[in-house]
Amino acid sequence: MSEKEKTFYITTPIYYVNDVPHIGHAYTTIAADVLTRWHAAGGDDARMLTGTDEHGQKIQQAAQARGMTPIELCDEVVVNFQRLWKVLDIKNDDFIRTTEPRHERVVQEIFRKLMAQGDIYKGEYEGWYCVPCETYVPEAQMGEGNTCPDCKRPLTKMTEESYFFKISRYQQPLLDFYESHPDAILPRSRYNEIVSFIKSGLKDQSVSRTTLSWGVPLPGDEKHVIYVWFDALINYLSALEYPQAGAMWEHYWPAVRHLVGKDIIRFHCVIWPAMLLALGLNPPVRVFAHGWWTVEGEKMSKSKGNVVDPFEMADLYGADAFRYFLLREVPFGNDGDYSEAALVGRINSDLANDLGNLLNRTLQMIEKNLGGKLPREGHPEPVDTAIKELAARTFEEAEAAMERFAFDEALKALWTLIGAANKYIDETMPWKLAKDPDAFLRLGTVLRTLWEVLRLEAVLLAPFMPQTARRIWAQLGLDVCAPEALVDRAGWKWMGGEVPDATRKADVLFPRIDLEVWKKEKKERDEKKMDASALITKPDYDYSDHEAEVVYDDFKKLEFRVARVLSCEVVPKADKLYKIEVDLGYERRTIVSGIREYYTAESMIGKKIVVICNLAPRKLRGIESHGMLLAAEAPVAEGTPGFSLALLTVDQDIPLGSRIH
RNA sequence: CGCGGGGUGGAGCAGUUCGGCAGCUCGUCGGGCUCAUAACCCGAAGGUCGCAGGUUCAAAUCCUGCCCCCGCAACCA
Repeated sequence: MSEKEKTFYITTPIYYVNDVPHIGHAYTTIAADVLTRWHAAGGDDARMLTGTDEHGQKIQQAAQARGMTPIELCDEVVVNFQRLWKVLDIKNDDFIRTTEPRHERVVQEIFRKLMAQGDIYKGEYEGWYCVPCETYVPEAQMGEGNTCPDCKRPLTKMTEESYFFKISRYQQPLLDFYESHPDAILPRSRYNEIVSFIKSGLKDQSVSRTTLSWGVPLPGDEKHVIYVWFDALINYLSALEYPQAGAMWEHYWPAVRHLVGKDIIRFHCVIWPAMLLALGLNPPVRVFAHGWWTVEGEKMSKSKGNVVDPFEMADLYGADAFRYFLLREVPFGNDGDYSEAALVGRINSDLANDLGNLLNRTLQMIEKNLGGKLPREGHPEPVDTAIKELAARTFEEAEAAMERFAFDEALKALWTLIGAANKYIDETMPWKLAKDPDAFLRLGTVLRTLWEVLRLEAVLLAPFMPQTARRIWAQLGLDVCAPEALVDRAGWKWMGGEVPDATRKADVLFPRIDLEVWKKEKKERDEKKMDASALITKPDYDYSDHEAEVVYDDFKKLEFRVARVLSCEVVPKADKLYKIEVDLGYERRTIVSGIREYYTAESMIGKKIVVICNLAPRKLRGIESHGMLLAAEAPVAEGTPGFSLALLTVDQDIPLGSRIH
């Protein structure tokens, strides 16, 4: 192995600072932590970085809404992440915030360099702009008739001065790189996805904005700020003090392992490597894209109210159990489903029954039969040799699995050994040996063998479950030994190293969770959450979306009238649309409306409703909609699907076409 | 023909890159053991691997067509 291969710079993405930390953040970060601890314990040079992304329009707006400066808001919310990493036992070596001077400085330096060498040029950005939202909308996201997907208002085509990154120049170099480094992107399917994306052609990317101010100022042109993705990706280098001579980056680059969610691989596998090539640096040796979690079979979303709170999980079940579950349940790279019931199942069967009970029964036998004194190994019999060999294989298998980021397989290997040890007890029957005075030496051998297995388990488990490993260690009596023995996997030997005189008192590692009790408590928790979310204003619903004051003359321009629904039919190839014929008394109209999830077609027919009839016609899914129905919309209280909707009607019989003032 | 993920014993999943006896966990049933957290160990039942066709000595795996589910996108004047 070369020097470089023993060096690991392991990163998570920097998280958007205003997000509430959820299971996805926890997942990536736990994986990075385990990987880092694993390599560090194996004697490798491993460094872990995480942090927060703090620039951009949303922060600016959120801060404004709360009457704060953006940095005040960032300072307040960044703590949510920092606290979580503490709770989850994350041992990151650094935590970078994109608002720190050490980062902003590097962003500007890189920008200047790329500008000087012609990789960034000044050009014209032409795009569709939503003035109220102050944002450009990519054509792919535009609504029908060039409208804003958020506020539905018409977009204006705008041209503004912008700086561009000449990524087109790196199309071929990127393809060459990936051809010669097929392991640079894992899993394989993501590699294929990226390669075919690059082959389809890369367009130069705009890297500056003039429409917002909360960002890194563009050097030499203060009207602009550097666009967030350019800013954000650079954190991986700025945290290594790039480009200072003799700084960490020279050592750790490109020995980097970027762990990312599958949604952001294009940034990490196309734009970022291109930027690095432009800087004369090698692309990352590996980007691993992991999958996403659903929750109880459903997509996680705020409006469903099913967002898993990692703080709560760690509090209820312990950080170690949570860490174990996330990495054991699903192969890294696949999508998975999170359910508390599955977590409890893992705790009971894997942690309590298999591991905890093995430790417990072993220690109690050592204590009862040998007074806690740790015996020496006697003449090994075939059963002993077999488990010793399995232990050696477990070590190798776990190592190989971790090399491939296959956390689940590494853990499976550890549990195979645990199962074998439980079986070994059954086969050797130490409780019988204990009754036979002639078998005293044999008993010692058996118990010592078990003790060794547990010691190995603690060593290999430590990166995954640091607290648990330490507790096992203490019970085995090893806490009296040199502290480095706790983590030094490199120096681990069967029957080797420092050995304590005696074990400690056996203590239950993971108490079994009584399912009946658990179900009851879970139900109570859920009910409490529902109550809370019913009381508190729904987080998704913005009651502050007040419009500017208008004069009566403006209001007068809108023509509302009473109409009757004559017919209502489903618009093909659309999920939400109805094609509705209405009778206004003086004429008939076709209106297309997105209310299918709230009203059945039959229930619509005959309804007396309110229509704006002088709204400019618009085509929706090819059908001309001539007007709009009025309806009230609000979030559903119970946390089940997003919104509820109610059509406006008139409360007395009144002729069709009556004007509404 | 918008993009992507998926359909494998009762449940949840691995295996598909590179074809070679269909595997794991939980659950069920039967047995063993009594050191241990009613835990542990052994055995059994249970699968046309979504459907149809093709290639092959051999297909869950490769090819073609189709069906269904889930995200995203689109759509909500």
